Amino acid sequence: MKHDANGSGRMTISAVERETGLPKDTLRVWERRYGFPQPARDESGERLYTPEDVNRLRLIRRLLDQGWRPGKLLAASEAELQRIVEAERGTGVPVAPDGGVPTDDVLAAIRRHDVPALRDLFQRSLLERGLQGLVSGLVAPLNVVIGEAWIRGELGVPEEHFYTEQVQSFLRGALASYTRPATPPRVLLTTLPEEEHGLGLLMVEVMLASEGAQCCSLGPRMPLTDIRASALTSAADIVALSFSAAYPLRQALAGVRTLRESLPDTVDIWVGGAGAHERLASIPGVSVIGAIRSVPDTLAEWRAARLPDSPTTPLN
Amino acid sequence: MKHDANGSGRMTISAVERETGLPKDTLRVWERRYGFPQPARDESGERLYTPEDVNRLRLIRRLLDQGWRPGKLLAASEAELQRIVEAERGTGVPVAPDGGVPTDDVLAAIRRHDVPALRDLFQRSLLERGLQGLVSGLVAPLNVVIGEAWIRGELGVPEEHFYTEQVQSFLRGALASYTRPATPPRVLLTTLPEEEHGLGLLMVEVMLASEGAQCCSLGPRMPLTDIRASALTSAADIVALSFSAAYPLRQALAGVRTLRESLPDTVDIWVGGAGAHERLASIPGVSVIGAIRSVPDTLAEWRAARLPDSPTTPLN
DNA sequence: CAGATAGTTTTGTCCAGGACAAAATAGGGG
DNA sequence: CCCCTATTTTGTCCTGGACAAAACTATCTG
Repeated sequence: MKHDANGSGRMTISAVERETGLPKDTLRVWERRYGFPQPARDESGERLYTPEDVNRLRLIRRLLDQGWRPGKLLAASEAELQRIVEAERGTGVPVAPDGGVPTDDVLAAIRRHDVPALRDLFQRSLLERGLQGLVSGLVAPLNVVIGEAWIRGELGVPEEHFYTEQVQSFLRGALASYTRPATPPRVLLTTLPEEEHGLGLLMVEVMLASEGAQCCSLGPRMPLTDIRASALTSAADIVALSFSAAYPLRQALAGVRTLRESLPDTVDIWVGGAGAHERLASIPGVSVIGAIRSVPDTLAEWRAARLPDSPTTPLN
Repeated sequence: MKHDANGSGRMTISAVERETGLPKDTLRVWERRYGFPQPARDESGERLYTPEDVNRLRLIRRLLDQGWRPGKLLAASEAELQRIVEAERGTGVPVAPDGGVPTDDVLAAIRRHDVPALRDLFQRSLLERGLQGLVSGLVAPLNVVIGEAWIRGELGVPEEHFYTEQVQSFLRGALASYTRPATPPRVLLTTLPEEEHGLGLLMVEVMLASEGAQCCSLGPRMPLTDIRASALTSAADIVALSFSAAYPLRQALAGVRTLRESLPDTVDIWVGGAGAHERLASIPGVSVIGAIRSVPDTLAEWRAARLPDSPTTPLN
């Protein structure tokens, strides 16, 4: 029943679990096996982690998500960790800011928690490049840049959270002011039950809606049976799933296979996001979307194949 | 490293934790102390919970949030639990659907996972009653009705989730098509770090924006220091916090007090949601918003007190 | 040399059962 | 009736052992 950090900034194990996403059991077994982290103890023997411990754990957690092995990371010295961080730099899809709104301006606004400034920057990008340009030319690179800034410790968790909130709010708003022309295909968007991240989903929705597709987002964390039921009642042509890098490939494969089997062949499955591995494409009837920018092309292909009578929708 | 339900529908302890929100430690100690739940074991001695266990645990969890004590609930027989459920019915603020869009129609659409129908119903309510009417006359009662339907087992978790997603999407959209007149006060909206629920926040934002207030939502789960920093950089007049019924009063009091001390006296704090206990109002400079419908009045009072020169803004 | 297969190591999660502090309740004045 | 102090209830933490799933490595086969 103990809760947060006490006065001195030390944190209990459950606070660390909440902050880092690493289960208590894992934290304890790491301490036993690798000697890190090695928290102090309070009068009654309970672990007290320092903020530095937590920062390092967060970093380790993120590198873990990028495929590094725990043994390596937990045995690594501070210097070795830094070298690994350097090695990771620029690994994220290298989408250049290409002359539009500079990502640095956005970062600055995020650091100041400056909502109006942030919205202005989005608005500017929207006017200059259009909705699709905003998503693929600003939001997508920002996600990479912010992830990297975070790893270098230049941005905190609340800032990242704040950014996500603002983008989602802005995109949802833009989406709403779009009068939907209700053209095929009908697309159902969601994530599997253990995938929390909804931003990728929203980005895809924006790209599709801009092309006149009919989108239904169920939000994240949908059980397979519910995805199936929704796809049938809404007569969806495509089910689009999003996976973050942290999602285990094995589970993604299993989930998508099961879903594929439970849906009629007439329904396509599209998979996207950093965790959408190439191997998913080996399942028949499943397409992997490599980059957000390629969504319109993928859509055009679908239309060419399924709606051969009408001419291909021009890509603005 | 075991994950989900295996074929037979039995669930491991971590799956139950994810589904019910009850920590593993708690599940084990309940079993030891009260004899419920009493899961079967697999070959290697690991607990396997039945779907019935999980349903009951979910119910218990919700009754717990409403203030019942674990000892009572866990010792209760099935029949006794049902009696408690009956006693709870109608406890939620009794907001009548009062002739607008019937909540039953909405429930039906939710059961069918029918996105277009749901959006139509919202749209209808919006046209009939306006944005504020939609929020206080449809969404607020719906929250109560859906909670009760859930407790009676007439609605599943995915359906509830689905509903939340759709309302949020619709309200955000409506909000975006509102051209903001940028009138005082400036309001900062967020929740404390352990409060996940963002829907209440959005409802308040809609009510305020309709009255021309300038809103900045930081999204849920903001650390106190960040709330303070944001309030200062954005020169907020009011910080609005939302608490769900599950939030422990003690923690709410502590959090709000700390925040109160770290903010200048010129900044008001507003507290709302099912978990916003009357006692919070005893802190000077903190107002408790009892019902979502009273937001415009509270705002008018603020304006009358702080902007005495200009006449009171007419309510809708 | 790609790709399947079997063996090995790494790694996360589970268990038991004892301990204890925070929260809730009950009891007792003022 | 409200505030302060016992008592009970209740959630979380601890240790250290165990083990199965996942990841990696080596080997074999077409």
